[in-house]
Amino acid sequence: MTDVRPTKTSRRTSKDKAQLTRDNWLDAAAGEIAAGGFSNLRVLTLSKKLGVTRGSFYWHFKDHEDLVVSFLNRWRDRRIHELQYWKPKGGDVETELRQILELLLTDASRNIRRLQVELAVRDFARRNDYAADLVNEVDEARINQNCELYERLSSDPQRIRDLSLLMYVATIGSQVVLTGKKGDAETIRRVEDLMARLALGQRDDS
Amino acid sequence: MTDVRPTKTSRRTSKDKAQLTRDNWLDAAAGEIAAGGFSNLRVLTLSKKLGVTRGSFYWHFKDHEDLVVSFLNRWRDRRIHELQYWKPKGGDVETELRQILELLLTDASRNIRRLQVELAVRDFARRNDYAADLVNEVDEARINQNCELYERLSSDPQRIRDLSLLMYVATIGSQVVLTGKKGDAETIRRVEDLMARLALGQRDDS
DNA sequence: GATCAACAATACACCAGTGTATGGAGATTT
DNA sequence: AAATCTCCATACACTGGTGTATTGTTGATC
Repeated sequence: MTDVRPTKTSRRTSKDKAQLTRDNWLDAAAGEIAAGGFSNLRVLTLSKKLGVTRGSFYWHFKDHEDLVVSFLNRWRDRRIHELQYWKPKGGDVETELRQILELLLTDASRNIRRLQVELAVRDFARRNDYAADLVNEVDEARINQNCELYERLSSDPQRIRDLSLLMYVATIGSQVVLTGKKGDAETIRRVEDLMARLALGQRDDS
Repeated sequence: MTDVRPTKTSRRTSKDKAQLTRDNWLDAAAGEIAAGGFSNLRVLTLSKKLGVTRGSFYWHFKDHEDLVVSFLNRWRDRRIHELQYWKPKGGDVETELRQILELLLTDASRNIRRLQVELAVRDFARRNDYAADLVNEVDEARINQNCELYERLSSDPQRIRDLSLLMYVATIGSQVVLTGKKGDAETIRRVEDLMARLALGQRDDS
């Protein structure tokens, strides 16, 4: 499961005929996964897109599974790492809530490739235990992170956690259902607003 | 896209050596799709599981695509049809709301295979236009259906639709995130309760 | 400048899957 | 009972994919 090969910085030849690194392969893999899921991740097609033969791949990776596991590990690490940017900058509860929801919904829907990858990983996790563990890990970290915010909306620990969980699954559901549809941007904004209102307990003032 | 072949009732030979029907193949396909998604739907493995050779398959279906399209059509028809059972039986708003949420969350999480298929279809829809159209159709129908209920919680048509949409994406998100995890049953129940409270505008009374 | 290590090409064996053409057995019809 | 229809088996050609073994090629290093 761990990377055994030495991770030297990428070496480049004279005429900028780039030598591929492990990360280059993983980046290309992300494209394939975003486009067609993990079942679309082929060593052959990946090599073609990178303009090399499979000989290169099997130098960088032991086999197909090694590629998959390495990709999943990198994905997990990045998702955990980026959580530090989720910390609200301060302000009243409503501002912070709207900030975090904007991050989870509007911003996420703009980064289509990232979102496609996440949904692909989530789908793959339904039939791969290792992926399922990583997804759980990421979900847990995100939900815990947001609990900090919802502590200001309730005093019951259970209620805080449930609220954070509900908000989280609602954002995931929005991404699954709405992304890629016509008029999704405006719709997502309205859903985002409604979520904030309901969480804050604001009544229908229409 | 439409079924051209005659749909006779399944004929059985003397020794109960069952002759397969188109629906038998589609049922088996559902198993494969639930287990591994549409990319796991192979004519060969399907034939083996049914105890026949591929000769049978290619009599019932034109090709692999015919199987996929037929499956998707049947799925759509069934999802649209079952909507008639979503109509609440009457009662006050809270009762009806909790009934529909129980149907969408608790009941759905019990029917694992059905849920796996739905998630697989949804995933497949991200890279198949025809599937995407059907999923949209089903989503729209479900959301519209529930609008009847949320009309009793608001007078603004836009707000009604947004509320129905939000509740829907929250249930889908719950299914995506929670299904198959340990302790999911109790968690789903709590999320269900919280959703109802927020929709009804009940404050945190803990 | 010879050697070595990093990276890639080539060639091979192998397997799983699709689709098609044709044959065949059992039931059904005439 | 002969012809026909329905359903399945068999055999074939073909494609695309994996993994391995071997050989080149190019920079870096001594």
